[in-house]
Amino acid sequence: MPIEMANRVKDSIGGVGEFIRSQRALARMSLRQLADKAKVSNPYLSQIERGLYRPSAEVLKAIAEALNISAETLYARIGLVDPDREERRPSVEEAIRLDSKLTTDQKETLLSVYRNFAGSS
Amino acid sequence: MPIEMANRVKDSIGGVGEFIRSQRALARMSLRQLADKAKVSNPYLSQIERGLYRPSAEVLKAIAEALNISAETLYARIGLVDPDREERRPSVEEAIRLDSKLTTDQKETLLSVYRNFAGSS
DNA sequence: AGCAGGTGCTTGGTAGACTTAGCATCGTGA
DNA sequence: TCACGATGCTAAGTCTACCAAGCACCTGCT
Repeated sequence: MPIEMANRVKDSIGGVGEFIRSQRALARMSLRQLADKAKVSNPYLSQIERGLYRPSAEVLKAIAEALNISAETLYARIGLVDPDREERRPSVEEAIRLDSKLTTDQKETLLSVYRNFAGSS
Repeated sequence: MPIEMANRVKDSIGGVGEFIRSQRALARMSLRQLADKAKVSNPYLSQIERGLYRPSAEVLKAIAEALNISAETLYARIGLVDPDREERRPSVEEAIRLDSKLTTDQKETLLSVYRNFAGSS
């Protein structure tokens, strides 16, 4: 494990590790208990808590469930979910693309009309 | 990671890929365009779309942003967010009504076309 | 003393996420 | 005809998330 890398990573994700460790302490679980419950190895969990590695979202989710906290809380800590997503306005393009009642051709037609109306984007 | 979980996820890998590919087609972007915008290499995006690899949540988020769709949509696809917490789908009608780039007449036209499409299928 | 079992940490290795370089094919223009 | 640029894909390598085995330390029990 390269040291300069560890420092760079630590800056960005150290917060998650400390947070997990504090939550684990509050839940009065040992490292091994939490690791088993979250189905990760205990050395790996140790490394995560010390900020040496950046866990995948799946591992984060498993840890969150083992700790009985919401996965979104952890996601937010590493910027996986937008903090300002509640005030995000629905995009017409996205809404059209996701609509299950439209065929692909109909989507293309609507999108083309919409782009024509809206101008650029 | 637990085996049955891995399989469940693996089954849906292809689904994300196909979904991304179809969304890219609707957005009329080439593989390279989307790859550049999402800051991943184009061969890797190609492999994701063909279901060869399971992209990390960060890559998924970058792709979602490049496609102007919400990251939660993709997360839900691979089971990263709980199904009961699943966001409600953006409504085309609402999105059109809220769009600030359209005039009232244009909105009415679009809505009329949309209702015609959605109703008859 | 000496074991038994708990704590967290180190080491060494594997698999797969991700990259750079480059190939094959197509359409378009000179 | 011969580039040319754009398309998606293959090959081969690097990096790192993650695991199994085992170490060092502590506390309690006999």
